[in-house]
Amino acid sequence: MGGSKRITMKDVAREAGVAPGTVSRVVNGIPVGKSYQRSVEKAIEKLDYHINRQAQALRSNQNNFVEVILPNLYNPFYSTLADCLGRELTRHSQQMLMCLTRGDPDLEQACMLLPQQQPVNGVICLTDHSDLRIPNDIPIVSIDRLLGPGIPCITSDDYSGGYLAAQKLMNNGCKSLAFLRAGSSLPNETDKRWGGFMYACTDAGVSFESMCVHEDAFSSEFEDFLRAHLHDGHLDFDGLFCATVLLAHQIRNILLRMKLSVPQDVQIIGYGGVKCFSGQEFCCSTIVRPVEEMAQLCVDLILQTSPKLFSCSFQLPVYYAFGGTTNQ
Amino acid sequence: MGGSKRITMKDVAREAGVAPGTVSRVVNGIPVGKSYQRSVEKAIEKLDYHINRQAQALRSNQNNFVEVILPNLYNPFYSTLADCLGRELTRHSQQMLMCLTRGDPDLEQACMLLPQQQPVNGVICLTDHSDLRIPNDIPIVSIDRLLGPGIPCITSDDYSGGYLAAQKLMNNGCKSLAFLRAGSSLPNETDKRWGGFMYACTDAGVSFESMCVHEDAFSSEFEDFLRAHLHDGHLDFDGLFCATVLLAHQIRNILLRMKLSVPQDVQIIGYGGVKCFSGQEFCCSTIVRPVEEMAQLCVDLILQTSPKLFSCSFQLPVYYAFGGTTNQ
DNA sequence: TTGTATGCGTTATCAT
DNA sequence: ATGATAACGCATACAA
Repeated sequence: MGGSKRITMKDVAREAGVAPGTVSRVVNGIPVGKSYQRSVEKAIEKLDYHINRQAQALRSNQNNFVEVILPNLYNPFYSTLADCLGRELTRHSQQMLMCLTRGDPDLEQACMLLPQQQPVNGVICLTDHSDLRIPNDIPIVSIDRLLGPGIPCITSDDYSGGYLAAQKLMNNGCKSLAFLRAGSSLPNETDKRWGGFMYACTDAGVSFESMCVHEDAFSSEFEDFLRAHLHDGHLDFDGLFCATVLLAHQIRNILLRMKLSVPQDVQIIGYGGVKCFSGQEFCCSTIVRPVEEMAQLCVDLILQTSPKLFSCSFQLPVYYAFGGTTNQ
Repeated sequence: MGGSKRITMKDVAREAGVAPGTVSRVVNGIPVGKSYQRSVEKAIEKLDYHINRQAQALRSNQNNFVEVILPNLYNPFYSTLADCLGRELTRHSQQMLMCLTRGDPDLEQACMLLPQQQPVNGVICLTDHSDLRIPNDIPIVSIDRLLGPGIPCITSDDYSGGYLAAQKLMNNGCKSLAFLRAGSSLPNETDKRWGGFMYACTDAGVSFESMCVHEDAFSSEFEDFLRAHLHDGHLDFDGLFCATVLLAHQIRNILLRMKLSVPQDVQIIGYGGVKCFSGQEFCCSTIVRPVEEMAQLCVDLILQTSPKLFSCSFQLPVYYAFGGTTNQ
């Protein structure tokens, strides 16, 4: 079944009574004699010919793939990012080669080295481990992680974001703050959020704590931490800044279980600004990262040939958005 | 910059003092003389040679791409699906060619016809429009949509899901139910959820209503509908079944704005079972679709050569899970 | 302007 | 078992 072999330019050429080269010209929009044009087009239609991009890519040494490396697609920040990248790549007639690493260093390395075998126009990546071998001679942009010198990193101004969060909480009347984060101990963007937060608190003379937990066994450790700070139904903190929206959401659930109400007893700000369920509303008050603009910049950098801007890194501005877990 | 041209088998062959064919054999694990083996391996290492999959695919007429067509990646059901598909494809050494259609019929058609130009091993798709031209001679599986005769459709047992939802609400004490949905009026899986729901209600003699709204201007219409059914702070319904978890989430917010408490005043069950924020917990009580198993089945069907099962469609079982918006 | 012929990097079919 | 060579489908330099 399905034995019909692929129609090639040769077939079209034979059908139209012209040379293969002429067919190629027609397909590629290169001017050709009026009558040739028509007979070739007719033959293409009759045979239902379609060009073979595999062969085209090999011969012309040009392809239309861009590799996107992400840890996963269930984290809403990653999936939002992937969605925006997909839209942007489509706008540029590029196919998105999606590689998920699950945070596995070996898989990350394999994905990063894929272009050595599979020609692509560039790599857009967000990896967890930073000691990766990087392929040469191919445009790479990294999101949120400093991969190495000469590799542009697109991120948001997370220091200001942390500062903004602390400021907002304090303006909302909070007197005792805490910063909560989960994740790798490798230096990354989250540190800056903490830095900006800490600076704002210190500057204003407001007391604060921080709590970091390893990826796994997530919420239980946070619950222990919070319960340890609960005295007579009253929490030591009245303002929490969570390193991600995901975490903010979990913390909120923990607080509800502890019979604390949000935002009356405790105000929460999450970081990231992704909307759960693609809804119109944010599901917690949040510092919003400009995901769309970040994706756009990534694609522009990868596809532009001019290496001018390619050596810089970029910090895009963030802003605060109300989402129900703060007074305003 | 970057002028170093690609290392090919020829280069390796020259370096090792053997014929290109021998290099190919070594690369492909075909037995070769001991000494040849070693010299070729040494040359490969020295030159840092990597095979060109583009050429390999052209020549051998085999590639390792699978196209995945989805409307977007911000809807958590789609992104969860994409995540599972990605994991499964990696397990089978396949690359995921991700195409997002935004529900645009033209883009959907273009994506569907991509394999005519870009050779792939198969297509896994979830499209919104059903009158699409389908490419021949290539494995296709559809998720949730009946694309046409002979094209296998992977879905979950949504009729039972609807039945289950109604039953659960009634068991929890609800006396007056409503089914809420948004989306296209094209016949699809959502109809079955409604069908099963209706059957269960009728069977038990419990009154019910249904409300369908077009994709856009979402929540406002639902809010109008619910407010029209609000009398003296009391809603006509005490149990709501929402066609998606996304919708359930929005409805919950509307109810909260109306000063109704969930699940005390109104119980809600959403459909789909995706977890917002990849958390361990469901964010509403829900009928869970076996996304992981669906993805696994899709990939297995696409990659298996035996056409035995390929003509069937599959309905995977669903189950209920508590998520806080019902009594239990 | 159009046809001819070569090569992209690989695999497979031949002889050797 | 290995080397030479053709072919996959296309693009292009060159000749006509």
